Amino acid sequence: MTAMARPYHHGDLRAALLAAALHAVEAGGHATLSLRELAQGLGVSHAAPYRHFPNREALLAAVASQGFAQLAEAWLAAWRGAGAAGPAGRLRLAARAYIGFATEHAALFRLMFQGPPPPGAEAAFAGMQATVAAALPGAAEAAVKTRTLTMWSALHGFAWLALEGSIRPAMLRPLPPEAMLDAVLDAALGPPGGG
Amino acid sequence: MTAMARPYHHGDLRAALLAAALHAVEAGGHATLSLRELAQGLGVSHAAPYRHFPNREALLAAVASQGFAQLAEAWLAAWRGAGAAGPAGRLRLAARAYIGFATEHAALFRLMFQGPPPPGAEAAFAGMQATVAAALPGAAEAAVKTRTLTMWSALHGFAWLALEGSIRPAMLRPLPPEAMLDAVLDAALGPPGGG
DNA sequence: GGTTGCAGGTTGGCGATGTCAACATGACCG
DNA sequence: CGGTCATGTTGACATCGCCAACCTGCAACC
Repeated sequence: MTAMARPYHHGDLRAALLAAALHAVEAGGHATLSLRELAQGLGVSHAAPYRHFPNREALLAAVASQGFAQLAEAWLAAWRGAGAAGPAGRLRLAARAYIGFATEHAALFRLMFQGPPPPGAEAAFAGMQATVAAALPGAAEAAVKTRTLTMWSALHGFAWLALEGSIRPAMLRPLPPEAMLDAVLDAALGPPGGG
Repeated sequence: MTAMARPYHHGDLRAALLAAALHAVEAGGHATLSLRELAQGLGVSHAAPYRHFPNREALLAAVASQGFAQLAEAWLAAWRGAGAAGPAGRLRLAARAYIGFATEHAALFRLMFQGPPPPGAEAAFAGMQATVAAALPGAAEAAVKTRTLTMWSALHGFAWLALEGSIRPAMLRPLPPEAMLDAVLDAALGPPGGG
């Protein structure tokens, strides 16, 4: 046999399921994801997924967890890559990355913030908090925490509302669409010059 | 007959379905709502709901629409009832009402902001915008709109994150839990003294 | 090296669900 | 009084999540 036709054991079904689930979520949203369809797509029986995830919800939680890792990475990457922009500018670029992630991975983002936060969510918050701390040198930890909270709330609210269409550029007419994002960033981070 | 045992026609099945669906959502979340169960609870056959709603999604959208009406009413009622608090104070109380609605009707709130905004969502935004305008006398309409947008984003983001547990008071320790809400209100509306 | 244990597959089936097609009923209107 | 049509009903289909019972083959052990 040049390539094993169909080995009884898949090899790494768990990882394959996760990847396929992530793909399915990004393609069609988590609501339409079907375990049976997933299994069939991987050439495996309809009950095989239950050997790796206790139920559908657990698989989705694992996908969401992956999403939080990606989101944290996007945030930190933008922040790290913007070292020359100054403390406030770096945060601003990271914030743009947050909104960018939400719009580019809308379905995944929706899944992530639905239901109890999966493992990884708290770490993402901690990562954001670290970058906020860098922008507020000498600030008390309490101040950093509340600042992170208010920033995250503003960014997340805007991302979510824009994602679902609750906020549309048309509602802000005659302002240009980009004005929405700028206004939110100003409000979330303080105006470009401020701290 | 003192009371018709089971008339062939229900009378107002549409309204009954809506009320029952609202109740079911508030009780168990929209994910577990079943049309068949709903129908059975109303003493009607399992396909009867399809005479009034094309599908499950449409029924949920109608429930969400009702929710937006309630939310707008809660906002406006708080604002109206706080006439003596001054422009900024009124907005602050309305904002508290928004958060209050979100936490008291968590499941309904989740449904409302999931999927495309149902009819009524835009009217709710317009209502909020009117109250913001009253707090910014003489401001250009564009300024009012962006202010409403940033305020809503901050409030909504906090409400959602708190609702789902992404933000927990423990994460802000050692700050007291109420500090979270106050900080968000300050950020969303400007500090208590400001405009 | 044969045996055996167990993770990781399979088959089959149950109960429930959303949705549709075909039919029944009865209120209202001419 | 007869017909029409909105509104309910019955029955069925495909699909789904999940479970129980069984099978396979790698690996570890005497």
